[in-house]
Amino acid sequence: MSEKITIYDIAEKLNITAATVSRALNNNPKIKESTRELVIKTAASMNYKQNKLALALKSGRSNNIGVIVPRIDSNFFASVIRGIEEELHPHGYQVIICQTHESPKRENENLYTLIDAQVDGIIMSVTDVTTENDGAFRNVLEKNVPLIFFDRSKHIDGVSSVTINDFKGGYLTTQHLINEGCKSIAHLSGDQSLEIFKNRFLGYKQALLDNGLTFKEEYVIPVKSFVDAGKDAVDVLLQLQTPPDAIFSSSDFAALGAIQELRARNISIPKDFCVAGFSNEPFTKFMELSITSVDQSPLEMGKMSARVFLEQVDKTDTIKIEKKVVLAPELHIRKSSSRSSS
Amino acid sequence: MSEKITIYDIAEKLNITAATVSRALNNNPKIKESTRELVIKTAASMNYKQNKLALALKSGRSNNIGVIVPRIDSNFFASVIRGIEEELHPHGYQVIICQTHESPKRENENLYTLIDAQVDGIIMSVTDVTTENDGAFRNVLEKNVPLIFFDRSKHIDGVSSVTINDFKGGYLTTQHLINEGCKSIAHLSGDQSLEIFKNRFLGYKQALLDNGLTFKEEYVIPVKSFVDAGKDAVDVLLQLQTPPDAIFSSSDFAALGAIQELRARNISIPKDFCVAGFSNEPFTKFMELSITSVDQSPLEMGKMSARVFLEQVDKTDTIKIEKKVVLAPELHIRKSSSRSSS
DNA sequence: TGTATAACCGAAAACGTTTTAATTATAAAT
DNA sequence: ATTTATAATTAAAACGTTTTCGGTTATACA
Repeated sequence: MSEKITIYDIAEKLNITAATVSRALNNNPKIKESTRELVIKTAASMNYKQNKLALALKSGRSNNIGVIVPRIDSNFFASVIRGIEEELHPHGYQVIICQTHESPKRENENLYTLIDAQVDGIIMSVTDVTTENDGAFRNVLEKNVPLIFFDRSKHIDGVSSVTINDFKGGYLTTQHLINEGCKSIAHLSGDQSLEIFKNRFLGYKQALLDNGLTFKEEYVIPVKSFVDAGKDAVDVLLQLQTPPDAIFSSSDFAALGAIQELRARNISIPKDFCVAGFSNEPFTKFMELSITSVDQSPLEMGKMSARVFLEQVDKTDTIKIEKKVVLAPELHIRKSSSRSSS
Repeated sequence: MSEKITIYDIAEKLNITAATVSRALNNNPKIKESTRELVIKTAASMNYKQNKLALALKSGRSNNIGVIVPRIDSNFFASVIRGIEEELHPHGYQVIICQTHESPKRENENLYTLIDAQVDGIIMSVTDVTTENDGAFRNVLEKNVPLIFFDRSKHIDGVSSVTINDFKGGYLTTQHLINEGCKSIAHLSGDQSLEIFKNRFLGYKQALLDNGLTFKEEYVIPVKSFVDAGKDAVDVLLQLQTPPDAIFSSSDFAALGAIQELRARNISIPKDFCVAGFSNEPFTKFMELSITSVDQSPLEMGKMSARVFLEQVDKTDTIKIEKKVVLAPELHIRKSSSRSSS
């Protein structure tokens, strides 16, 4: 249909050379003002559009940035991606998304694929830190492509990260539960090989100790981030000789499951049992019995990650600046743990 | 750091020409088996990676596909995108995401930007059908880039779409409310210039008529998809001479707001008032008073859109095949409208 | 008038592929 | 031994830019 028109076409029309056209369009100062205007005008009249692929090949920059997340259909990750997109869009970057589904193999693949596609940077939340897939990461660093971790990070020299203070999140929540009068607080923990879960746990533990409460290993239940996992955890906890009177869950979904199971057993919340979650998923505030949770400000996290990327992308220095941004967690106290107001 | 190595490097090493290398790597049958193996082996040993940008320039195909949505941080859109990504990933496509934030201007921009970036196709949910931005769409069609609408569609010749049967969704839900004994059913409607909302409304209306109930204009309240909009709507409805005894909302969020407002007024749900929503947002099934809602199978919708794209992308015919896929809505009956079980 | 300098523009290479057309090597047929 | 057919490879163009390096032309200065 509409023929592709190139700088050669417009050069031919004006009896000048393509180089001049290119320079004129790029505001190169070595071009006479009159010809620049002429070029720009006829370019517009011919409906010229720069071929981004040619530019990409020539410059080696694709103007794409890759984002790798476990999955996109979670409110947290979707919000982070939204933040990234909104921050980068004005700078002309397009966002390419990849999912790992928590599979290290997929994570590896995605890393290689993105490098192959010559993205200008990669922003990601790590799926797994235990398996040895350093090859893929080393490949990224060797290619000098800026790499930024968000939320789930990994210790690699020269790699920046944007996270929240999970320790503080765990500490604040536990302290809050203690303030509400809870004496024996259990913890539903995600995979502690991931730092975020490790730190939430450590914050929880420290708050207990700082308040003179004893830490019990049996109160820490490993869970996946599913509703049913929360139910099962309650089942286990209530069979202990001294069952707890509160739960701090590192997952909102598990917290929800715990609440459902507690109510099924006619245990009154928050009167006899308090529950708090983590992530501030939308449903936590929609429930009739709204759920206390820690907000991770995902939108801000995305924007911040994007900003860190922008800082690094044009640094010609081979010296890598390693920037660690730590956002403050925000505890949203709701009915599931508010004894004072109920 | 690691030098970029090209097919010229490996050609030089083997004393052959780059063309042969290219053909060998692409399994061109005109290459002797022995040399092909040799080329592949040394390519691997030299850690050769094909330059995708060069390939893109040469072939005119970027292997990227653009997805335009109002926003990404909604469960529905995120799930659709997940479906698209999962279906297209095995075919080597990368997914580029753009948001419009319901702004026709942004929608236009995104369309032009994606075409500029020479994506191989565009899958989108239309933001606005009233404003005249046909230029951007015409531009897409002229460039012969496959365009697929999902959910929110627009009538353009030669453009395929994947939607659900919104009429049926509205009809089923309304019929269900009638079956539960509701006599006067109100409807919270989204912007009816969008077909999805128009059709949900028409399904609602038809179900009323088919059951001998009178349709009242005053029972139809326009709402945005926010919780507060649902509250306001209830406020209006209860001030009517004959208030309704049920609500079919085209938005789960508005349905939630309605429920909150009804309970605040001590109206018992579902005994005295039934409520049903649309979209099957995750929170609808998490609530203690779970909310009846229509599932749009977003994952399937995304996968289907991707499949339609794949069908079209390699058609060399200039004849456009216009494919209209209509998925079946699935009514999830829950507590907010189940009198039988409560 | 001659020279130096700056301003402006052109020629051609470069980015790394694929592909058309031409050429050589090999085998088969006469 | 010579032609013919075919298989395998090469040479070069093409995709659409940007950019290095020169080359004019004009201007300024002596």
